[in-house]
Amino acid sequence: MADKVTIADVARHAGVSRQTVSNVLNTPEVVREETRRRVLDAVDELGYRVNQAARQMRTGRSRLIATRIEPDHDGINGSVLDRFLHGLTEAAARAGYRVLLYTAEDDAAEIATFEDLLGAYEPDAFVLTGTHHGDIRTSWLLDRGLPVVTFGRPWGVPDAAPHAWVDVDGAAGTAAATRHLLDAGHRRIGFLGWPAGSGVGDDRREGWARTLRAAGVDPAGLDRATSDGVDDGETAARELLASGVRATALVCASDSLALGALHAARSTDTGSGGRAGRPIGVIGFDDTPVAKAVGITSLSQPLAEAAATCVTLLTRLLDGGPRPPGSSGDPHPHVLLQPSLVVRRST
Amino acid sequence: MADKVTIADVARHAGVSRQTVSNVLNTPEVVREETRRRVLDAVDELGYRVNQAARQMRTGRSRLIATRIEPDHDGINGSVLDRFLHGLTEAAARAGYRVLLYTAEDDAAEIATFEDLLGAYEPDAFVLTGTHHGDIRTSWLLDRGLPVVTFGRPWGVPDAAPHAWVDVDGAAGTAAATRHLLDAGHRRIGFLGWPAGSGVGDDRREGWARTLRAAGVDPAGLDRATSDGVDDGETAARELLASGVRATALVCASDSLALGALHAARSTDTGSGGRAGRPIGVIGFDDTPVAKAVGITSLSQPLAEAAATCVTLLTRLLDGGPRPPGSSGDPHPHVLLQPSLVVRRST
DNA sequence: TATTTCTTTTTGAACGTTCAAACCCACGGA
DNA sequence: TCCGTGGGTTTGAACGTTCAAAAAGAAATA
Repeated sequence: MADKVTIADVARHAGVSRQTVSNVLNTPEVVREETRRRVLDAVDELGYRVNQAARQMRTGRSRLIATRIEPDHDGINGSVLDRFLHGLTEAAARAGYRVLLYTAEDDAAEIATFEDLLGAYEPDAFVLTGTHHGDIRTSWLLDRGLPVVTFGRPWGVPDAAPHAWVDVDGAAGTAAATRHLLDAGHRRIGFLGWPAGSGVGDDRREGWARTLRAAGVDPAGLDRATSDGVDDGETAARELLASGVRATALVCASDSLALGALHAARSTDTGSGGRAGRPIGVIGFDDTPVAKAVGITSLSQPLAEAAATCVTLLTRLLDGGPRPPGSSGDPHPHVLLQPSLVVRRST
Repeated sequence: MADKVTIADVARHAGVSRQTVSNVLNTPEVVREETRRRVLDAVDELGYRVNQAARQMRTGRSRLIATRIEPDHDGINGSVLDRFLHGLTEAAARAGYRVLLYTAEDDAAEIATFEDLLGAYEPDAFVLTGTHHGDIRTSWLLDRGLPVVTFGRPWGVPDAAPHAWVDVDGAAGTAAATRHLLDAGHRRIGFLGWPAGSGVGDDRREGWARTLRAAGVDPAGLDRATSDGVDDGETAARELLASGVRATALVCASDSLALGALHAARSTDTGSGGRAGRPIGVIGFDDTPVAKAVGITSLSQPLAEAAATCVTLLTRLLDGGPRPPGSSGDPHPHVLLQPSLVVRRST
């Protein structure tokens, strides 16, 4: 409160100039050993801390990473991004950055927020989540030469990755889930997912279909698409189970759908359709608290690792100097992490 | 990217001085109508946005609110603070503030982070969550005259509230839960909570005990204390149900405990102890996605409203001018919100 | 007309930092 | 002795804003 120690105070205390103090802090190798120690002692003694605003004004770097916090729609899947956010905050802090939050209803509103933030707080970088086909947010940022890392692939973009990204291999996840069910003796394994067109959803469906085919099972007719939600999942699962394909297990694109599927499965198991002997296997995605509580086998995303990787890529971007808007050609790094299957009662 | 419009650009474009532009933005009433419009037009046309860093350097206000994001221990109760955080971000944005995140392992680490943040980013205010007895964080901030609002009462502080706070009336919540069970015909209603000493836990227990007494039931022996967690809850609930008190329903301090209680209740219902006819009623706290998924009746906290209220109190603090460290005497505002009971299958 | 008063606008300085360039000094070579 | 070199340090300026005070106009009063 009373203090507010500036670089000038430190300089005076150590008997050097402002700039020498600045050098000690930013480019220590340029300063003589003995001077450096003297300055560092003064820094400690006075409890000096660099003023970010002043530094930012001069350097243009804010050491702020902006990211969005979103409302969890059905409350089940929301926890995924919250855990990511926690990891991001920690990883950013380790790298000397802080996380600045914003909310936005849709892509257009988010871009408006970009403009706002860039004018006012000038975040050094953006971490975007929930990438999708035709995502206008990334291109908006990239056009302006702003550092971006997305948690989520650039879906639907032709060939080379246009920016740095981190993602979790959804197809590998559902493939592992399907294999797990095959190993348990299931053959007619269904898939409960979202309508085609969502990158994440298509990817997860693909992993299931591929694995089933490799096992000699034709996936045709074994999948259903619906919007995400417990009730939607239950309805779709019930319809699938009641159809002629006689599925004995379901791989789901989310824990919400899986919970719905489980409800449908229970009523089917004891009801008319299913063979009474064996319960219908259900596997979800995201390993949310709900899956854990209800005992649903699910795919766990390494969210802390994903967040840490985002920060690593970001610091690499930021240290590598700013890239002019048009200059593509340098390969944008990307990392694909593997989810892991957490086996519970539902399989 | 190319732009970076400054106040000088706007001034030139509108044919006035820097200061006039600044006045239009900050104290419009001091500027002549016609000039004001001219300046505002220039602002629009050039897409000017005030540079927060420069403003902060001059005024000392960052328009940043710092708050902590914490790891969700068992993943169930974590969602509560996440929803609060979302509300806080939205409310802050409406009031012209942004939320800056940090993490900290414990109170001491959090205070170290305060020092860090204050030196570097100079947040205008702090929103603290998870207040508890002997909370050193609030006093640290208050001693330095920093604006604080806590989401959570100042537990264990003698009389007048030493700072502004917002909280949800836990006792009223468990009282409502208990009444609900009494209305349904239960008499021997147990309580599953945390060890005495936690403000929140004691408060919730108190609401249950008070209501039970008012209905002429002695709560003695009907409650159990354990650490928060599904397994802990199950163990404690099983022990309580197996004891001589023959509880027919349980009010729980959290959804984690409630889930555990539900597991215990199910095995007891069909097992030896319970009367087979009627299932044991269970009520949780926080209305988490898990409670919804499993069908546990639970108490829902108005988190968005709590967050909005925090921001309201904060802006009042910040506009009311800075308070010198020692100056108590002005009443610190506080708001106690009511939770609402969401009735589900478990009762 | 000169003086005062009030409203509106402008000017200079300052916030705390870092960049760029200048400076100082010891040293080695001509 | 003089000059060049280079490591180490200092000086002046600048980032974009707002505060405080000065200045300029306009209106009212003497």
